[in-house]
Amino acid sequence: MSEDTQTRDLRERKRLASMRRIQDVALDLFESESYGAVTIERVAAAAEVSPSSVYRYFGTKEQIVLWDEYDPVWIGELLDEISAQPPMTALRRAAEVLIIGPLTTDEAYVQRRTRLIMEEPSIEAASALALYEAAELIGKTLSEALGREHGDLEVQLLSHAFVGAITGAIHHWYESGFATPLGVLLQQALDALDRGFRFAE
Amino acid sequence: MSEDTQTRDLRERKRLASMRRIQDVALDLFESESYGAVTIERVAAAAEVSPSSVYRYFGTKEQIVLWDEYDPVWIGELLDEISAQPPMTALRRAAEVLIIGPLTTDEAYVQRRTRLIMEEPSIEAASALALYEAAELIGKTLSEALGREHGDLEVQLLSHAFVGAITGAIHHWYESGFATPLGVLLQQALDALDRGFRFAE
DNA sequence: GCGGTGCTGATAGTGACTTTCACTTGAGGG
DNA sequence: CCCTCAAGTGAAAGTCACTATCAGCACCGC
Repeated sequence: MSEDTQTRDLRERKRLASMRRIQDVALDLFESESYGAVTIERVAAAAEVSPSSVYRYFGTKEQIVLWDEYDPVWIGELLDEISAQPPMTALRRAAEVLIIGPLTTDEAYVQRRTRLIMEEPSIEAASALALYEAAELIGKTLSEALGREHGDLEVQLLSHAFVGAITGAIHHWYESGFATPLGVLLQQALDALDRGFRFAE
Repeated sequence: MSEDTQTRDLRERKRLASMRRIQDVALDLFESESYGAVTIERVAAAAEVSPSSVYRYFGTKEQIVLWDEYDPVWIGELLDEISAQPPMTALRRAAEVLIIGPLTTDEAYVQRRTRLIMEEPSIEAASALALYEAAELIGKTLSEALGREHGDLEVQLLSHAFVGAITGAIHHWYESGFATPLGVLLQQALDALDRGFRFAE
């Protein structure tokens, strides 16, 4: 039984290693040529696996770029924060999680992936859907924590604004050529969210 | 010259008629079987056009469902409102546009398209991207109207929250089985947006 | 009639993605 | 040491969205 676990862990490690290697060589190829010009077959060949394996691991071509080993981790932490605190406090704390979370891996690597996402509509679409679903998940967690009905409009609004804020910050980051530190931008975005948009008109 | 315009108008009408017919038969097929099970070729055959024409008109399979003849019209009106008024007033007025706008066509027809979008991930992804881009467009217009720098975070936040609010309302509408009138939901969503999210915690 | 102009449909690709199946690998039990 | 069972890998064939090209063809002004 403990051996069972070891086996599973071993397999898990090998799987992760393969996925990292595939993503690595894929990013190189996508950058040196272009996303559209590189076929899965060539990615597979370069990573020394079969095309079948690439599909088994990632499912779609876009996911090769979008996949992030640490996403489940920090999304989990974020949801924990949300269900444990009143919403605005939770969002403040979530700020901290979000500033640390997405950059656990090599920052330069995240930048390369971000650039590809922003420049390739099909990846951007997949990313937009993922973000939309993240907003829905946050909304669900939030309305449970607040004891509101599922899909409460105010909660929905807040969750989408929250995700919009993060998206905005990342977009900003990309357009500044990654000059402004992402942490600062996330901080600002969440400040604005916390403040609400009472515009001086 | 006036004949030129007439010719263009004639072609435009024929084009629109074809697009409507294709969308019509496509919705029928997608509903009676499923989106995935129906090929473009069969849609084309049912609409008595060539597959090439379907691609010329819609570009992608998802667009057959997403395309709305009146989208450009009410998006234009919305942007006009935004650039003409202070932001919060504009959003109030936009409410009116949005309540009338999306339902100029047959409401039942919009419901059918909405159901397909919600139930088919690939269409949902395309829709999410379109909404994201709409948010960016609104943000651009808004920051110009306010004389802020392009990509001002507060503005970005507001635009994404605005689109999130509308998305939330539509989502709500769908999940209520289209029981609650969309107008009421949009009203509520925009009220919440106008109020800002000062939660009673 | 005659020469455009712009739309249509037919044909022949390409490549993402799926399904199936035969093979390997590695652990555990006799 | 062999057998077996589990899970993963790769090879092969097929489907279908989507692209590019090109030959008609209608409709216009001349």
